Amino acid sequence: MLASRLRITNSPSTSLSLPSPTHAFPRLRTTYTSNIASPSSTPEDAVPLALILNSTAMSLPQVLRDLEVDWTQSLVDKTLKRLWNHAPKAVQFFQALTGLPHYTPSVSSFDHAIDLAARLRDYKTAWRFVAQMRALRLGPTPKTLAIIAERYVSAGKPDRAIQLFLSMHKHGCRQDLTSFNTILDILCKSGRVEMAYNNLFKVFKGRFRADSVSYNIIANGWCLRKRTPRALEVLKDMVERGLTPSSTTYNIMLNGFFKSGQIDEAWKFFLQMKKRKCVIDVVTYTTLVHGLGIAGEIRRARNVFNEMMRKGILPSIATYNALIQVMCKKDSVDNALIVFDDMLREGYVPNITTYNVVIRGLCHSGYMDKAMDFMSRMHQDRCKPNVQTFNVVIRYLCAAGEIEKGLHLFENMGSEGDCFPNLDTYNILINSMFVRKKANDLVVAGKLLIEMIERGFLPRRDTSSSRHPGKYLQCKYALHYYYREQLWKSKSNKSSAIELPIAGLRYQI
DNA sequence: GGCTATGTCT
Repeated sequence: MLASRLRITNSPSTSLSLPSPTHAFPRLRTTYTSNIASPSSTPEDAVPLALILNSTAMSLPQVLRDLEVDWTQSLVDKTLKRLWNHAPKAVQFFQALTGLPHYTPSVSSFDHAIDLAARLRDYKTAWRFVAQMRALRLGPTPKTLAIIAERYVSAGKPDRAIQLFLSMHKHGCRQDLTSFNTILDILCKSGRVEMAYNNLFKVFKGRFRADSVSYNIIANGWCLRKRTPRALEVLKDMVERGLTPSSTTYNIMLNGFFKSGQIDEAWKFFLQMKKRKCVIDVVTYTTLVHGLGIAGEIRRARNVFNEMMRKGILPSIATYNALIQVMCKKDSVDNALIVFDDMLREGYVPNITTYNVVIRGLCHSGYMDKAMDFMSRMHQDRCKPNVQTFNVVIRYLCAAGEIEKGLHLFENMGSEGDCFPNLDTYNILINSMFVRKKANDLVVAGKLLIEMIERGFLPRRDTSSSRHPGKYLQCKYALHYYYREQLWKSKSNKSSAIELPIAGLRYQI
């Protein structure tokens, strides 16, 4: 009884009716539902989620008032996290929640809500939350502002992020070395190391007393852009200023050489590290195993792994994951599975990354059934398939022409109520429908597109069209087919224009 | 999903 109450439809608002292959692949169905549907989350967490998803912006405040739920900080945070790929709904939920008479959000809930709104590029709402926070004297904290800055940067507005940093004091936050390092890191991680270096680091390194962390951030920024000579210059500069490079610094350089394809330099650098008695830690070894393996040097990667064991440095899960991944990519999935079993024998518990790597390897070798087995096996290790897991399997199913199986998995993603498709998922499915173009495929693509947009995944027009020239046109076609079908279905309805259920868009037929 | 730096996944 509970189970049926908890069942959440994939699309409450658009009533998506995808082809439902109920009897086409019983195997898939049993593996999937029997094992994955055992909820590890408590019913108390799941009930509100279903009600939230099925309510409208109008009805939500009343729904929340009627619910006799103690909205603790952790429950609110958890709910917002689970609605991560349902961002408009999550923001609606938080807004309705703040309207409840006896509820005061916590700092972390505000941060989550601000992150969600900013991710939707709804900066007005994000800043309104900040104002509420301030009125309650809860913030904004430096972390809150870092969240907004990061969203500005990923939306292509790094200047606004820098402005935000420079005007932190206006929001009641003090600028210090930590916030300086944070903004540098945000810019570097988005690939804007030039900006971080020229506009901030060079100008303010004296004022904030840049430390070895600041230098490491910039060096890593150059490494991410495959500019290892620049990274080395930063190291030189660092030493000249009397700062000692740490093992982190060396690990950053080592990884930079591998990322830039400079395998020989990486190896020489590692030998230098040994010669100069630098600390060689588990991160160093993991970097080597991964870097050598990706370069196709599987034997050397294994040797390094063995050397690590000999020296008494215990591999971490990340080390095993790196080895398993490179075995999958450059050796064989069967050998990767041997490593997986070794790992279990040593008493390690695989994490979600381990499973995603193994499942990807199995899919890549065409062992789809075995991949499904691993997907259900995850529960033994208190892991649940996440959106990445689903995306990998759906991608390979679609590539193999098994689009119905892909759609079936897609429909079942939310069966536990907390794994929702993201932009990648929709792109995979919509693209494969456009490749196949079977009757009805474009209609389904159109429905998916609308659902995608309603869930807050709106690729920016300029980025999507410049990177994939056909993309925008494709979207228009998909919508066209969808609405043509709608029109045909409702012939009695004489209107020739249909309002799209998306703010600000109107589609004429 | 976290928040000041490095390794595994997307």
